[in-house]
Amino acid sequence: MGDKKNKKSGERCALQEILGVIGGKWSMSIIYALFDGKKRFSELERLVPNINTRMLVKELKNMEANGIVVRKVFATVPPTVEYTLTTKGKKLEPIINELYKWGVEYVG
Amino acid sequence: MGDKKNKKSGERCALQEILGVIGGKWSMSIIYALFDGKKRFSELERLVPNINTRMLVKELKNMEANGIVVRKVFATVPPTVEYTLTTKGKKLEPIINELYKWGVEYVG
DNA sequence: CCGTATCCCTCACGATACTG
DNA sequence: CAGTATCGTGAGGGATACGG
Repeated sequence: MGDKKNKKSGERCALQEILGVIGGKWSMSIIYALFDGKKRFSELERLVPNINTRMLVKELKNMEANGIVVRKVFATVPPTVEYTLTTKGKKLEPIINELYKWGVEYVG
Repeated sequence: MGDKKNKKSGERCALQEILGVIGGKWSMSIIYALFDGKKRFSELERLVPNINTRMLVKELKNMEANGIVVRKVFATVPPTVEYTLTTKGKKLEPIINELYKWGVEYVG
């Protein structure tokens, strides 16, 4: 695996690529939780109810690979890891907030 | 399930519900295609590259059930069906456009 | 604490022949 | 033209024991 920017006979449109980045089941919830600042791994596990370890790790790695979050490790005992949004990630804030408002008004 | 407490990050359910409505692989692309007016079924099949009949039908039904699109049938031979966005659906336009711009800037 | 490593399984999606 | 019916696949996701 690695870069899959291959365009086959059919071109994937931008919207679908975006979903590949933030369309995961938990991505937006994680990003949302990071809007008010850095969070430790265990904090995210609490802040995003019902998520499990494997998925949290997976989504965070995906987001890190896509430049949405930054992972900072502190060589403490026990280990400390902090996640923060990048500039790129922060730019999603108004969008996700609007989406959220839309959902509150129409879905829930 | 009936968790109505509005804690700081306890709103995560809403985001997941929203994804249930417009988080499908093709939903946003279809909505996007409908931004510039009504489209017939076959038009959508052409406008949304690589989608297949089953998925287009499925997403459209889902969206109709969620009040995002309206389906109008004309008793012609051969049949004519037009899909349009509802007010609720149109309100997604700025959001999806912003998301699209975000993606163009950062993903593609 | 912060993850990794497994196992398992559902269901979302794909392809396509067929129909009113 | 606008769908329906059917079969098949794998990737996405859940649970949890284990390791540094």
